[in-house]
Amino acid sequence: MSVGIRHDDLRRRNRAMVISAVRRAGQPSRTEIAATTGLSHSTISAISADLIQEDILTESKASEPTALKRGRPQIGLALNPEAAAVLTVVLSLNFLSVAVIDYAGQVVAEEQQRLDTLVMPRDDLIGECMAIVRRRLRDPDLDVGSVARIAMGIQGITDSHSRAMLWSPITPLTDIPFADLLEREFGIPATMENDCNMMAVALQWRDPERYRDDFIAILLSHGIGMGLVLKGTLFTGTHSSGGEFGHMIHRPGGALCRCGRRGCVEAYAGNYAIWRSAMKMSEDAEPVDVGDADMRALAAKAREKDGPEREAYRRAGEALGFGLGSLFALIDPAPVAMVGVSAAAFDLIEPALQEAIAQTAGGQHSESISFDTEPNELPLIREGCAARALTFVDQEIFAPGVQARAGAGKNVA
Amino acid sequence: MSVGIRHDDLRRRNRAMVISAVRRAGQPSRTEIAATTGLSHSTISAISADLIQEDILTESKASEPTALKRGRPQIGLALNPEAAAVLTVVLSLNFLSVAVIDYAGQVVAEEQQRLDTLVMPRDDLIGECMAIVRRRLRDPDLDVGSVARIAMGIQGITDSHSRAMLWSPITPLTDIPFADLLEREFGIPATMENDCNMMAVALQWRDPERYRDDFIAILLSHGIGMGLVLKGTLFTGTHSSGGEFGHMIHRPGGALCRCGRRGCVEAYAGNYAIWRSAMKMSEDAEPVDVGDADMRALAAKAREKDGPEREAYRRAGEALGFGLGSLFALIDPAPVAMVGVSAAAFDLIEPALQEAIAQTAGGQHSESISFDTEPNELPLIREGCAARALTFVDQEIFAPGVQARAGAGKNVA
DNA sequence: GTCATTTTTTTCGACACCCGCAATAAATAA
DNA sequence: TTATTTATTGCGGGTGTCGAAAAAAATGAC
Repeated sequence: MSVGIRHDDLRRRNRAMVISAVRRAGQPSRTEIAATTGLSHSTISAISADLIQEDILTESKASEPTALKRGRPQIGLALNPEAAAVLTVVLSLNFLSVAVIDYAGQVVAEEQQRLDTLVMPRDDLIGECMAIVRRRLRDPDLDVGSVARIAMGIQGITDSHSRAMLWSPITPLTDIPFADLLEREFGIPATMENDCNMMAVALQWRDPERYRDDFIAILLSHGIGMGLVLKGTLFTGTHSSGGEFGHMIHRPGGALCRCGRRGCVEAYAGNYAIWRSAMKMSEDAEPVDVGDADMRALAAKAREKDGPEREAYRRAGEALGFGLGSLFALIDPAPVAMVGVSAAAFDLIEPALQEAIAQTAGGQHSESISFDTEPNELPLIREGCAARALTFVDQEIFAPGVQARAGAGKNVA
Repeated sequence: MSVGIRHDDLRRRNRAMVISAVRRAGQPSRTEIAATTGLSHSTISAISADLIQEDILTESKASEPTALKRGRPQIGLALNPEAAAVLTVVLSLNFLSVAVIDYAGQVVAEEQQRLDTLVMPRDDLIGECMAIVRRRLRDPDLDVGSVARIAMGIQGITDSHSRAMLWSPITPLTDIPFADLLEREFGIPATMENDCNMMAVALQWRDPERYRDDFIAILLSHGIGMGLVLKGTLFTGTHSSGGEFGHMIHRPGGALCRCGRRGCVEAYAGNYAIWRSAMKMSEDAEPVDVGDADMRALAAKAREKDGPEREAYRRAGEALGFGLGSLFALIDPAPVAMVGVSAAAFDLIEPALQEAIAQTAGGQHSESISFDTEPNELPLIREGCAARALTFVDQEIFAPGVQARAGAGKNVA
């Protein structure tokens, strides 16, 4: 509210808007862009001429056979894949993966690697991350100069400025400033993103119709995480990545959570909690990591016959339902995407979850609630990182403010 | 994201910004405005010349003795009180109040009235509201043409577009479209605002230093309500006024709440809940309305000696603490203002509240949490309504978009 | 008391941006 | 081949902001 609009900001913003219109719509014509943005044809024409001249956009002449209409055919505008590239790094439990993505959003190279994140010393963990990025950047097929942004995603809590990992379940290490480390090492601007936030960004990117203004992505895995989009924008906390849905209190003084506190939603619905309950262990038992295969076996057993396994999923559903109910009391109901290995067992979870929600204020607008499931979180996290990085390039590099272009990217001016 | 910036929007926005700078700063000089907005002196000069010419701003020459500096003295700019007026209506339990406020924010007239909201039929309730507004508008001292906006505040749930009361604890009636009724009756644009949201707006208006980006206003009264400001803007739900903190679940299946569900925070911390607990009534007992005087007596007794009264406040504090803890897990800790009659008993509530928060994820950044108390909610609600209405006039009437000025307000054009 | 200095505000010329309208381009239908 | 339709571009005009210089209004020094 406190800063005015300068004359030169105008072009910057409208440039950014044309780019974003092209990214969203695929191959829109100038006329379509003019219609969606409300700007005049002349303006769109001028801006797109600039962008084509700068090799950011290309004209994709012969696209579809739209020949059904009379009149001059529309010329589709597309993102030039070679305008820039971004690199994504996803670090999860015992697994590290990297991908290089062109400006049009296509994966052009990738590499994956297993590693023992839980026991690696600090320098080794950082070293492996740097090494895999370095290998990809040295790829002779890749023009290194075009890599304009690195986005790293990690399971755990990051700071609110997307610079550092503060805490993670995949390693006992804390406070690793990955973004700064990557920037210093490779001279490319980088960010450190939270896994659940990237899941939410990816859902919006994949299906902007379904996931538009308000929705929730919940990770059901070792821990319980959440990415929250409100009014079309990702919600992040003021101190940290925010949205620690898993640590809302389900039962004051209740079951022991991995975070050391008691009664969190996660202490009933995290993998370890379901396992603990199914094995009839005490609610005070120390949380242990349970493999995905074990969880799938557990779900199979729960489906087979009634017993402690089924009861464990029931209790998880109850905790999630009351948690969602409280959340919905605050932000109003919204579609929910359940992601992660326990999302594959959502059939076991859902009945108790629905029953619990119905007992809360969130149950009022239950027609606004829908559940999607997606068992595999890693592709979503990577897509989210790619979306983040590309959006940054769109806005900050190809539509920069007064301060001259940062100099990254081969096709820039 | 989808709409472009036109060339004429520029002036509109910068006009709005100059007005808002003057409203915030009191009597800033053109130079100060240029500094805070980042626009050039020439631009500020041109815009303020327009605004003065249109009688929206005035030059307040001889203000303070700033004669300590050399050079041409600054000329303060001030809002012209006669540029417009707004009217606020606050409807609360058994009480209706109206105020007329000039463009500079000063109350120029007010009227208050007792009425039995709990038992009034629909037509009577609406009729009394219309009548009191009509009386104020007929005041010969008031230029009716200058009343540019009506903002009505009510205890209860309103719709997300600020048009109607959906539900309220002060009346069994539901779904009264007050905003539309007022507009139709008086031909003045109107809104229907939620009480707790207005409390939050008022806090920001009163002390923008302390209540700036993120903070929470909680009403501790018959019910428990919340107004939430995130990243500097009021948070509202997608369906309703949002932020039903009082109906987050504290204990699944627990005490009976006024909303008919069980275990809500309000069922432990609302006036009726504290009363019920202090009187050793069952948690299933029907909620009853307790007068403010009775609540003050109860608090006095609790301060006097340990007993069921003190225990009741302790349990209220526990519920509020766990609720805040869950809230803070989602949005990160922020300053809290406790408002309402039970805020005067916050000394009895706070120990258990702090203890509970410490057991939650919200306890991590406890240094970010602070508590203010304000026992009287009505003045805050009125101020919030006034702020809302004046901001509307600033932005929509005195800095309108392409569509010509709406014609309200005598000094326009 | 006059003049230099300092600070604020206004004025003026230049430039950039967007818009509307007319012109041009490229297709189909007659 | 020509008329029609639709998309895109070119041009002139209007408006908004900026920077620099001028004007205004005070204080301080001699």
